Parts: sequence; C-alpha cells; structure tokens
Amino acid sequence: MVKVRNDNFNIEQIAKSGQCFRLAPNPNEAHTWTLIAYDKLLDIKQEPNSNEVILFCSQQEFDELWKYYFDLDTDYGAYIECVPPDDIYLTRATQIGSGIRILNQEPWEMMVSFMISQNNNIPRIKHSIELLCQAYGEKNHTSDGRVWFSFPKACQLMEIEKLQNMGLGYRDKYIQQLAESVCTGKLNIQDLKVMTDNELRTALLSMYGIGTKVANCIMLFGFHRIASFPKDVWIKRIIEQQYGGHFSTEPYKGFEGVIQQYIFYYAMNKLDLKDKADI
DNA sequence: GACCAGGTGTCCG
DNA sequence: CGGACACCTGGT
Repeated sequence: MVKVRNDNFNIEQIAKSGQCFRLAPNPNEAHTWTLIAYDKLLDIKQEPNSNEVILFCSQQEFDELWKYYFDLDTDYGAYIECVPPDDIYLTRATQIGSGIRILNQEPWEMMVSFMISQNNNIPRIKHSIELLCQAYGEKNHTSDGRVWFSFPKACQLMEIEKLQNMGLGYRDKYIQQLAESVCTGKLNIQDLKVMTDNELRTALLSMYGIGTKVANCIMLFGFHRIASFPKDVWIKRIIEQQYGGHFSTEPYKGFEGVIQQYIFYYAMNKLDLKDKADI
C-alpha cells in the first residue's frame, strides 16, 4: 500500500475527465476505485475532498509503474497558475478540476479506444471496450476473488468476425485494419513513440478511421503529447459560447492539452449546475 | 417509430 | 481546400 499526497491528484476527476475508460468506482466500497491498465489491476482509495490517495500496490510496483502512469513527477499546479485571472471560465474550470492529470496510458489501447470513441458516447465506448476485453483479453483473478480482463493484444483483434457483437458498429473495420497493421509489424508503435508531434500526427492521420480529433486524442492520451489540443463538440461549444468563437492557446504553449482537459471536465460534467442542485 | 448525438470517409464542387 | 451526407448504435 502506497500513500500519495498531492493537491492536484483526484481520482474521481481523472475518471470523469474522458481520457480513460477502465477506471471505475468500486460498487461494493465507498470512495474506492478500480483501475485496469498495463495488464494489472489497481485498487485505489480517496476520501472526498482529500488530497491523499491510497494505492493498493507494493512500493516497487508504484515506483516502476503507477508513479509514471499518474504522471506524479509533474507539477500540475504550475499549469493552473498560467491561467490569467481575467479568464473567468478557465479559472473556474481549473478550480473545479484541480485534481486532473494527464495519464501515461498504453498507446495501443488508446488507439483502439479513441477509434471507438468517434461519433460515440462514453457509456457506449466503455461498454464496447469491456466486451472486447471479456472476449479477447486475458482472464485474471484478484486475491479476493474478483475476475478481471486485460486489454486484448493487437493479434487478437485482427479478424473482422471477432469484432462483431461488440457494439462497435461501422468502426469494426477501422479496428480490424489497425490491429492487423500492428500485429504484422507493418505499424511499429515503438517507432511512433520517438516521432516529433507533427510526424506522429501525420502518421496517425494516414491510418484508416483516424481523423483530426481522434489523432489528437491518441497523441494526448496515448503518447502523452500534452501540446495536443483535441477539439470535440464539447470544446467547440465552449469556445463558441464562452470565448466568442476564438480561444487563444498562446498562454499555454507546450501544454495546451492539459488546459483542454480542464475545459472538457468542467463542460462535460456541468458542475456548476450540479452545485446549485445540491443546495 | 422517428429522431438525435457524435467523428470520419467519401464524394462533389 | 469546404460542404453535404452516410455510417451504427443506444438513447429519447
């Protein structure tokens, strides 16, 4: 068990920030979460409004993986401080979502996940991913008897018939082709990792089923290119409604994607309305 | 049952 | 280049 204290680390906010799909509240125990990533399951506990996060893993596993996964060497407070006080909307958004971080997730999983995300909504995306994992991931058991499945490897997803009945709709052929490229070695993810942002974007855009938005999401969430700024309908709506159609990323050079997350989380979870409803 | 959200491919100008 | 439209599915 490892305890982490950090004022910019909130599991619930991260789970609701739209960047990950396999981090879910544990239905049996309050304030606990279960994460599946890198072929591992991690239980997490965080009391509401606490800056302490408890990770149920060994110190070694934390040092080798989860510290990196949660990007714990980066100071997110420094990003938030770059928001000009006269930007009321973003100031509020960073207050509401101050515990958001950009995770270091697996590129392959993110490529598939964000292909599924196109023209789709989050519950459906999660559902499709779970179906894929249950059908083609590796089955595992926790010490207390829970069953869980790892994310499938590329070679498991390269036959189109295996992608039926996963709720993927027309996206099945995109995933089939991606899986085939990765499995056969035609596409080497290690090569993508060392590319510049522009090279990586071009490479992603050349793939069947990946357009501008998905490419930017894969860059930000799968390759940790935090200068990437995906514009989905939510972001476009906010730019339209709050910024008169033009949002300058000038104050956020090099970490535009972090700012995007604050906007997305704030907009998507409609938190001010919820606050009012609670009163 | 009609209609809608959501991002990309495709076709057309 | 930009605009129009089809594509699947699950939700109203």
